[in-house]
Amino acid sequence: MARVLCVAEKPSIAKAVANHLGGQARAENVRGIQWVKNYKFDFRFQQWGQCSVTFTCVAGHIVAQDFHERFKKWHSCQPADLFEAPIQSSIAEDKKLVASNIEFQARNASILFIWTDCDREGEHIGTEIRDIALKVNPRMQVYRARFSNIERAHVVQASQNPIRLDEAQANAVSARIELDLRLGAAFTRMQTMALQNMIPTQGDERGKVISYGSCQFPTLGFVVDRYLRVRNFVPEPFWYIKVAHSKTDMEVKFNWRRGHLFDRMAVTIIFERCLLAKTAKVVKMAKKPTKKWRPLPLTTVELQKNGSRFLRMTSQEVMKVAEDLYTKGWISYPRTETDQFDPGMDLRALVGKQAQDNAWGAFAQNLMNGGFQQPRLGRNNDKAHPPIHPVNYVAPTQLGQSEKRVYEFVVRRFLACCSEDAVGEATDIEIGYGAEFFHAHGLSVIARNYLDVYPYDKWESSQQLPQYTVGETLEPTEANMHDGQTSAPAYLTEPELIALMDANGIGTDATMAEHIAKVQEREYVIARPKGGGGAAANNGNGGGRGRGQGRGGGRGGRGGRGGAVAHAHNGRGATTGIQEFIPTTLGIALIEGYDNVGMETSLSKPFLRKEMEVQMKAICDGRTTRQDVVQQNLEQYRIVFNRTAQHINVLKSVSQNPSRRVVRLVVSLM
DNA sequence: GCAAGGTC
Repeated sequence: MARVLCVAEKPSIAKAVANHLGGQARAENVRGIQWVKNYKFDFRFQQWGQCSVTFTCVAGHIVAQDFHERFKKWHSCQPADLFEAPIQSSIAEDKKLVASNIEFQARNASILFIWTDCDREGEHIGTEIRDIALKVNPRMQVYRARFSNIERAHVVQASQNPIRLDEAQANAVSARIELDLRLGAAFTRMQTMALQNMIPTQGDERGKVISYGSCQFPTLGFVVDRYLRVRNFVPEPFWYIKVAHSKTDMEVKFNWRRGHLFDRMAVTIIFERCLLAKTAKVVKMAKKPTKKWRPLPLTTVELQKNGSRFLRMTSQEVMKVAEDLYTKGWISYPRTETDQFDPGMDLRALVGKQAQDNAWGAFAQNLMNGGFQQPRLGRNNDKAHPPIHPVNYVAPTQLGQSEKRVYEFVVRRFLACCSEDAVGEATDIEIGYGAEFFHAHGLSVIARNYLDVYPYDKWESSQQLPQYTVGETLEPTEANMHDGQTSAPAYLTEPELIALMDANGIGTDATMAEHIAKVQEREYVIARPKGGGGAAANNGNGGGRGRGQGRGGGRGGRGGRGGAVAHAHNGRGATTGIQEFIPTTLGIALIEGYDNVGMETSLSKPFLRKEMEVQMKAICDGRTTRQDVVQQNLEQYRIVFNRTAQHINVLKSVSQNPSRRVVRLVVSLM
């Protein structure tokens, strides 16, 4: 009987697939690692006949890349040498036992069947597993499974149709790994060594690392960009006309179709013409059914954005909690880009499990009694994981404070997905007054439907509007000219930052929160409760503070969330709530510095990361090779590197005004 | 003392 060794990317997949294929597979412990089990069972594969199977797993990447020993120490070489210093692979320090488990199992098996996620990183992890296995058993045949979820039928189908590892995808990842390592290390050492002795430190602490990374820099760039737009904002005055009319004890406020104009004289003239007309005429009176769509199935990015918005947690905290809930078996895998449920999934069964809850149980029961709707299909499918959804019921009282909020959100979102859109009736009235048009809009909510279980969406009936008929003439009870001025944008909030990163391909669903935390740890950015004035960004290094900082308190009342200041605290005492990000002097200096290097694509801009994404796709499609991409990028970055390094040396001698030293130094001459 | 990506 042939022996088959199956290896998944993570414990949950190994467990699920092993149980589908092997019934209740026997789980053997692995010495030293609690979370890895070797599942043993017999299984009949179409292609290999009856086999004895061992199903185990890794936990993400197991091989780490680093520079050769001689280049590891910061002062062992010039930072520029890292562009071509030899790189060596080794088993990551914390994965030694995982690797030796695979080696041990591989010795006795003739077939290696890889079950890593079907995405690029999964393909690379597959090659890592293969290399380890072949080293101890070179005669093994290597296959991989193609699967996109862990439903039984799908998994069985995948087990009977093994394919080969896709070297091109693995090579694309390998290019990314090499570039991120070389560029990250080279720029980080160069920047740090050139700049850190200019930044005052407290006591005898060693200066902080001033890191560069292909994700952290664009992340910082977004924060700085918004900050500069706030700082450079100049309000512009505008004028507009408001009209009101009372009918049957209801006052209707009409808004000008033109919104507002920036020319006072023009508005005055237009307004006078309206007054001359004396009466207005109803030109449109329409009532039509309208809907508010239920939300799409939940992705990681959506979870993080909503976490900041409604759960008063940072994206990092949300992810941490979601992972705990996943490990405990309450929710599905929390890292997914998929916003469509596989049609084969038994969603009703999952809804049914929620019927016992005190708060949303009745709603779930209602869905079971006929209200159930198949969720909308979003446009994304990572072919590896379903949308985030509850897999089991747990009473909220069994959970910690944060866990409770995240679980509740996941459940309510899921139930909302499975129910009906909210239904309402919209009323639109338009009047002609002089040569101008004014309109009023009303909404009356007829059936709340999903809104009953999803309080995070707001959709309220507006004030009742009276009945008009087209052609009816009326005399406005009020017609006035008003003025106002444009207001500055607000500083970037976390949900906005996540949305920007997502749209520009900066980081992945699993890492975006880390990048946001990283730029704060590096003291490039500080976070503070939105709307809270006072605490201006301090660069934490004793340097000066940027102009225009600390004016956040003056702009209250904008948008609907102005009052959402932090009020909750988590267990560790950190303030939570909607936060806004402000760059420190150092953060601004770095971005402006690189913007001034004069390259068409600054390191701070997201285009480079996007470009790398495009090139990785090209490797996957066979249009280019790993070598070409790496070489071409290194050449391109080397130019930026040399230029930056030269200018940093020049500017060391130009320090003048100590209070604004850091900014001047980096900005003016880089 | 460096990166970003997986995952525990």
